Amino acid sequence: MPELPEVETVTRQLSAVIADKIVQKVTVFKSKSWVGEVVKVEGQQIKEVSRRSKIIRLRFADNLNILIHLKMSGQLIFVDGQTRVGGGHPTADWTNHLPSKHTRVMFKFTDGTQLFFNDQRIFGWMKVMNDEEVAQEFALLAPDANSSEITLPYFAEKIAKRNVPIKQLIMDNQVIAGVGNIYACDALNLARISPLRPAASLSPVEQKKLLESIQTVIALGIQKGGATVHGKYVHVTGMSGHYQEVLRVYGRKGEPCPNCGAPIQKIKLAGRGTFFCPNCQV
DNA sequence: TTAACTGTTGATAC
DNA sequence: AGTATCAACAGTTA
Repeated sequence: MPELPEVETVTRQLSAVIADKIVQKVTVFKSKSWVGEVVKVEGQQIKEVSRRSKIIRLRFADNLNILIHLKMSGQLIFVDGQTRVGGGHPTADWTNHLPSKHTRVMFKFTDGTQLFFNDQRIFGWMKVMNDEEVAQEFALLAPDANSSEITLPYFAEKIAKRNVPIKQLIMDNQVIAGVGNIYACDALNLARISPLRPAASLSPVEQKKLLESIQTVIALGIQKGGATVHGKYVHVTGMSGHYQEVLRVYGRKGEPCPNCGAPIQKIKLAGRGTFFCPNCQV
């Protein structure tokens, strides 16, 4: 999916265009993509759009919310017929032909604007929840990677006694929330730490360097509007992000390491494609 | 053609 | 508990 920076970008853009709008009609094309009763949200006004980890929250009045997880291939595309967010025009023609065959849920607002939830792989979801259910869902998560709650003592304690490879741990939402495969690979390269290292083997200096590196790449990802890698993740306008232009190692097998110039290697770790520099990431 | 790959994360089994 | 594997799905790439 979209990892924290991508979801943060979508959340900010969405907030700018759909806050205060009133849902007129929700059309569910794929029942698996929607959990809850459509009638609960029809006629309701969106009060706030926010994000926790990789989950987007649409908050309505009266104890009503929709949580959205984009998983691997979800997109939220806002269309108002003429102008689009940021005044830009979507690069892809498909934004002019919505709903598409990948549109799973469609919102129509009372002012005639529309929001499309497209999700090729159908892993993503939208769930209608009350405030308590939202709180329960969020309580399962560690603090967000870009939150001040992730302190060095917290991080060090979380990874101290674990034998799993460090990359696996920094992608664990119960350890630090929002870091996925792309930013995990890049953070480890920036910290010059091998993804294979058992978490407990990191020295205090390495723990500090890794946490700072995670915070750095996540912040850069947000600043760049997220990474559009295989045309999957896009902004609510259909436009691409820019982090893919500054990727350190992710997807760059054979290319020179930004630290030392040695060729980047790709391995499989815990079932996930993992890019790193075997020369300087030790 | 077939197999393996893909940005997530849950359920399951040891 | 901590860890490893697989499944959910559809499409692309080797």
